[in-house]
Amino acid sequence: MSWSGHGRGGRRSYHHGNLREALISAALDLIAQKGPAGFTFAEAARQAGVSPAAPYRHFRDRDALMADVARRGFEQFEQRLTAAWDEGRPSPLAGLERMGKAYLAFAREEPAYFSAMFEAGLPVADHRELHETSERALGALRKACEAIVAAMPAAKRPPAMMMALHIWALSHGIASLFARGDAARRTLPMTPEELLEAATLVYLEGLGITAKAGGKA
Amino acid sequence: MSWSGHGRGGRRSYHHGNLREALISAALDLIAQKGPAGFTFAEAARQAGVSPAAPYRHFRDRDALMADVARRGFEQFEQRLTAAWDEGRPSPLAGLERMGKAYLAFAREEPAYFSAMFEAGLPVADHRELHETSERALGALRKACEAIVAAMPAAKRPPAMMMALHIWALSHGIASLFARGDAARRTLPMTPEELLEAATLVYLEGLGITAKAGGKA
DNA sequence: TGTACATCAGTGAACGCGCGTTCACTGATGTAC
DNA sequence: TGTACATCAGTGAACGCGCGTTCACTGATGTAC
Repeated sequence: MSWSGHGRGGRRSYHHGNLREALISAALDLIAQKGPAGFTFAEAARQAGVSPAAPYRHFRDRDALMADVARRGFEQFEQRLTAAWDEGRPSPLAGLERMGKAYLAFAREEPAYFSAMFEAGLPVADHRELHETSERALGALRKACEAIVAAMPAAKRPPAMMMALHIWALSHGIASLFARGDAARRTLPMTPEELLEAATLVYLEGLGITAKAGGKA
Repeated sequence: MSWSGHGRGGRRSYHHGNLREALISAALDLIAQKGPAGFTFAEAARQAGVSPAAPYRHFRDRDALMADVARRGFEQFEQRLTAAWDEGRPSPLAGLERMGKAYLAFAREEPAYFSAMFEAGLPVADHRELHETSERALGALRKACEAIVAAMPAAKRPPAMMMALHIWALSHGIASLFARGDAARRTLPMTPEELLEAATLVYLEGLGITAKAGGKA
């Protein structure tokens, strides 16, 4: 918490004290404004009020910063999904529906994270930490599907992993096409939330799960 | 067909004769290699063997070229989807399944078009022609859904438009996450085609359509 | 408690680069007569 | 069939710009004693 002297209105001292965070936050600003390609190291430095050489003390290069933004994005994403799931209370289906809404809300409210995570062209498989964090986000979804599947008669249970991938793809498709908070989103005769909820209900029906019965538990 | 003298091996003449097409094709190359942001006007000109000022005779600016690439992408996309549908022969469900495969194949085989269409951040709504072309691509999908819905008992018919949007989102999600022909795709314990087919079958089942009955027609 | 010193986190100037865009120009093409 | 001329589609040089990156440097911080 030592801000090292760059008080509210005053001139900050020689050391920024919080540059790493300031660069991340500048990157988020820039990505949100101009897309993942519109963020530059130089501009991020400028926005943090620091010389163009300073960022190199904290990140090897532009890609390293971008990867860190994506990693943080996946972390927040996982947290939001997990919070929405809320251990499947009062019912797994209610939890799943909240997760879907959380997915769309994330895409809408955090377009910069969303871009960095899914559209920056980062080779996720190459960054070990990034890959693990993103797997954890999917894990939250799989956990929910496992809970729903577990409530079904054993003979009729679909593979939870497959179900999680289906729900993920559906949510991601709707988020990408209709919910993203930038210029690329399309118009729609209903809200993305309604569209996703309807699709999910049909899908669950197809698995033999009716909303009313709460997973036939 | 007048190539105006830039024969196979020879030095081309003063006039390129086909520059517009050459620029488009260079753009596709560059986008496929480095993503939508990695394409520059200058580099496209260089690749076409032409001075950096020449492209301005054919496109107002970089964005105009990008928009034209996206428009052509949507056109090809629509053609592929329509061809895959093949008027719903031998059955609407078989046609729908082929369309799903065509969606994934397009994302895999034409990553440059796919990027330009969905990830370049182009304000689709602003380019009238681009918007119309993209609507036509969705139209192909809606037509298929209408045929499937029409084969159902009138009382049980879901809105075809909603169904088309669901299928679109599902296909798009799987294409974006798992099938795209670039570094961003993820690994998966099955092929994207299998994943999409399974999801579609569950979804259709949820609508009361069983594959065996061919839409209960 | 004070001091010497190592380390850290910045500076600022400089570099080479490729980009988008403009400009006056010119070679090639097509057409009217 | 030939010629004059308008139009088209290129050239190539130049511009200002911002980027990424490097370098020797220096002010601030933390720590051993």
